[in-house]
Amino acid sequence: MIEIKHLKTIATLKETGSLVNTARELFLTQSALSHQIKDLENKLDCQLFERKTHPVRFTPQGMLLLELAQEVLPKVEATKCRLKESLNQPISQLRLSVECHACFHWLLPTIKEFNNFWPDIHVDYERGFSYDAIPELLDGDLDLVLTSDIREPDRLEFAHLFDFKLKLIVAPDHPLANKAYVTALDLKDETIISYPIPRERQDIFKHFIQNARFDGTLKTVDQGLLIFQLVSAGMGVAALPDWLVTPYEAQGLIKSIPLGALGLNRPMYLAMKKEMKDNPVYRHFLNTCKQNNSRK
Amino acid sequence: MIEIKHLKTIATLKETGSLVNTARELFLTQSALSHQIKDLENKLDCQLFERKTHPVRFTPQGMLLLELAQEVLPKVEATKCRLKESLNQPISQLRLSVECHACFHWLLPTIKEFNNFWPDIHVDYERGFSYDAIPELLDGDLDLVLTSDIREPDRLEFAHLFDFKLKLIVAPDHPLANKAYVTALDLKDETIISYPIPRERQDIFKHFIQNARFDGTLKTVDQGLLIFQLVSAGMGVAALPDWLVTPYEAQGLIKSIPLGALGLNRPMYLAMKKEMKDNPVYRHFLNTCKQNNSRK
DNA sequence: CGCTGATATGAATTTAATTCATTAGCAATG
DNA sequence: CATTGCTAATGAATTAAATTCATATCAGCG
Repeated sequence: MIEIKHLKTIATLKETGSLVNTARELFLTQSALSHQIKDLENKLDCQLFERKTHPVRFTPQGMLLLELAQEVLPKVEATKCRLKESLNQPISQLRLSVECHACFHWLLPTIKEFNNFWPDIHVDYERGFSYDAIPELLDGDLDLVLTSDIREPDRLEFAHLFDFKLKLIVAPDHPLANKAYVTALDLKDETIISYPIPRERQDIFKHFIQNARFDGTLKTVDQGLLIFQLVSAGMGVAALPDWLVTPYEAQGLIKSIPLGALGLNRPMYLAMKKEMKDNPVYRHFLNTCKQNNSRK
Repeated sequence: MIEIKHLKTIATLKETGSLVNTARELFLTQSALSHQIKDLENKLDCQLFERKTHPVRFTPQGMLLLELAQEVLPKVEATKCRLKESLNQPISQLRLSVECHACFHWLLPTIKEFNNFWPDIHVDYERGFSYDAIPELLDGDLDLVLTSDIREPDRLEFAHLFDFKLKLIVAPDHPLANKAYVTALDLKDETIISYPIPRERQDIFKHFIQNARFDGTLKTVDQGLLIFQLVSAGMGVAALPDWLVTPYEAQGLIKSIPLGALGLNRPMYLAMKKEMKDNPVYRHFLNTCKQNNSRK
């Protein structure tokens, strides 16, 4: 119905101020343009501009369309430009580090898909466990880091992938299992099971328990599955992203509870050096991540 | 070349995962779609997705297009929706107040243009001289306020119209006339001519002289033309927006100098109640302002 | 009033999009 | 490993749409 062609016409009309000039700009006859606009006006069932003035005067409706054109056309041009760049692009290598262990759940299929086009990506998930990857990114020893925390925003670009909720999981017969949500106080004496990450870098401590008192114990395991098994057996509680929790909860193995009345929402970013943000290979990886997580 | 039709195809393809399903969604035959995509791929000279998988797998190029589609299509739909609303709209009245006197220069033609479609706008420029219009906006005694300062952002929408530079104007033979820029100190003993607005609400004091010492005098006049005549005659200096200054400077009547090394940049906003920001009449007024100032 | 520059219109023509009918490819199935 | 079912590709025919050509209309201006 509305097509980009029409947006170009409107935008050019604004620039040139008349149909004849617009026709020349667009390499059309004046007649063709006249027909095109009449058709569009008929389809939209409104007049877009008054012809008998210099420059033509846009109606409110014409101005809405003009506004759309001015928003959309630059984006279209940018995409065309990227399309050109994305061809004849030397195959590159991507060194990726992951701060959130639970991310492997969606990351591995994503990488597999990405690898169909760029086979040389290398995922450095060994080092991810207990170090801060951002300095390596700044030093050029890494290309990409998956993280929830923005640091060094001057030199790094943090592309937003999606938001998730961190949920507390407990055994179905756990005393907390039927609460609408938990408070920091509720966790005071619990055993919290987690991946082997220092406490100060765990979201549940950093963003939920914070300075509240915690007298319980911390137990670390390096297998994600094991966390569910331990929690299900009542050996402790854990905080995990919602996307990991859902399938296990559906099976009735565990129960998930929001952290706080509003839930604990966290973002997920793909961090890279600022100068890389327009690189086609990086963009493709970013898009693959986004598309694979669009339903989260 | 790229058309919205194509973006719809790509977006639907992402949703449905196959050509046949996409064809059904778009009320086309499978054949038509196949042809359409082949043509597009030929024109763009690249493959957009691999067909032999479920769901179809997008190439980097396909994903760029998908990204574009996801940005653009919602905007197009929003505009279609606004177009419908903007028809069968009861004619309304707009009460407008102006905090910046120099704005009348472009505002009056803008209103004239706007009036072609909504004749009942009433411009309250009498009251604009020395009072703060925002409380009246909040109370519902006004509909729109032109201002450079954001206040009450929770209840009000500040639509950005354009940015301008505030320039100091002096007589061509004034001691400051040949400086690359002026400092607050340069103005210490000058006579500053302005519209009759309290000092604390004038941009040059609020954003430039600030707490610096000022021992000069303030002279107010209520006619814009008079300011130029007084400055040109060497009776004082004034700070005015660049768009007002340019024609007079071209005639050689005055000289304009940036305020500070970087110039003093100020935004111009159209303030309205949050709930009015999608109203077609308001949008049309906003667009008329923007379009009339796009070259500033 | 008659010229000029701009837009509108209708019929003819060209170009593009769509369909129809058919073929080919792939994967699941027994 | 032939059979079935589903999906995509292709070429020719058809339909629809965009564009042009030739001409008409209209507004502004001296």
